[in-house]
Amino acid sequence: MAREGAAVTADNRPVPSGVSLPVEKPMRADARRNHGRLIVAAREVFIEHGPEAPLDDIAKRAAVGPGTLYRHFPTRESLLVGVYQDDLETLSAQADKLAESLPPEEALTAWLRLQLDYVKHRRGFSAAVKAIMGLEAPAMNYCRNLMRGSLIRLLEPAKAAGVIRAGVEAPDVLRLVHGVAMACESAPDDGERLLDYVIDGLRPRPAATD
Amino acid sequence: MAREGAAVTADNRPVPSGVSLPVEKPMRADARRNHGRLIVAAREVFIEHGPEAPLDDIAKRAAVGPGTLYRHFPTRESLLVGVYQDDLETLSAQADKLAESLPPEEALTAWLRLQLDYVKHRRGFSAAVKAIMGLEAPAMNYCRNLMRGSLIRLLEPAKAAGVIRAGVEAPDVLRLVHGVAMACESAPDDGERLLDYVIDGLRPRPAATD
DNA sequence: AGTCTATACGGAGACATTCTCCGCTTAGTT
DNA sequence: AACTAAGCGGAGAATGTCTCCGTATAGACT
Repeated sequence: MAREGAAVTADNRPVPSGVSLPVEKPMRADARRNHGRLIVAAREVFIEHGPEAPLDDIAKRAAVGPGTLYRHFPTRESLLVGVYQDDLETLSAQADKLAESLPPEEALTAWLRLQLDYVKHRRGFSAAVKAIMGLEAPAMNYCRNLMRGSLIRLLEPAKAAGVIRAGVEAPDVLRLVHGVAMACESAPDDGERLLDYVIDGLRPRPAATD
Repeated sequence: MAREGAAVTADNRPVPSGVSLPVEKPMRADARRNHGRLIVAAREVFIEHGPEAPLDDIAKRAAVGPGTLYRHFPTRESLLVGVYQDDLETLSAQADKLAESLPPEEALTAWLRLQLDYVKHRRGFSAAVKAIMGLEAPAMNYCRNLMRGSLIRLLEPAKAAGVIRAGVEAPDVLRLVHGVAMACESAPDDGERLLDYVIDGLRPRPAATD
């Protein structure tokens, strides 16, 4: 679960830094507890039974009534995004750790590989989230910004070290990696090789071996 | 719709060349007609209302009863794959035309762009198909082989012309392109640029301008 | 053409899932 | 301790999925 932060939305989610939402009342303790439980339960059920799993099962696993589930997450989509968002906060935190502990190229590639892994272990989940995108726009924007921030902190050193060429933008890299990850869900072993192709395409000039 | 071929399966689909299935009885004329109608109707409905659209609506649009729909396509997945397969047959035919009418590099990139377009105009559809993959394995294998064959006919000349480096395998290229396409569904304008990055990663050695 | 039979059709209805509504409970405040 | 706004839960309506089986017809055979 996400840590308790200073600025949070009504859903008790950290507000993307730099964005100031009108401050809403904090949730009641039981509501916040249930919100957390639902995210946890939903993640488990989605991983076990895919993103189509019956929502009532999730309510049961979280030990709340269906009404409560639908109050917190009015649609299946919002629940998927809720889980996704929570996951990305973890992934983002890992980026910062890698940036501190590894040299630029290794840190970058390691993080991109983490994302491959993430998608791989949640078959169909990322595809489902991707298919939403349009709806749930604000939450997805938050996710994008989060990932973008993390990647930039890895990408800048990599550029400085001559691993990645200068013009490359973070959102493009994210999309490339997510694309590879989704395309390789069903052939996980090939992911690394494809990722190498992609990284090759982002290197400055000479580079690469055949 | 797919053309009428010599070797067909019970579903009236061309058998992948080189693969010999036990020849099954041909379908009755009305059954074949309904099969075709269902594919057409399903494509329209899926494009209009997404891959979650009610199946009964599709039956209605095809002017058949729900029973008939479920006889031809026992699950939503099988219907999605049916449409997908039919689409890919078109896409595959286009590859051959491009190979004849354009120089290697242009033919290859043009076809890859066609795929970008295909995915873009069917939001969520490709993601849904991808999420299936595991189930519906035989049909998906047919699709893979079809696309693989088409791409090889474009890739070999491109390799010979020094556009693509030697070790690159067709399935990898397909996955990369599908990945990019899915990742860019919601940002179609960026697709071309990302595709260029990917192609850059597949070029021989010196190449590319910054 | 007429007859026969395997194949396919269609839709009523059983079943499953989604989602809402509203009376009851409780956290947090005074 | 009492009050009130926020939140809970589950019954049940609405929607969608999928099956079963009586009816219709394509195609074969005469």
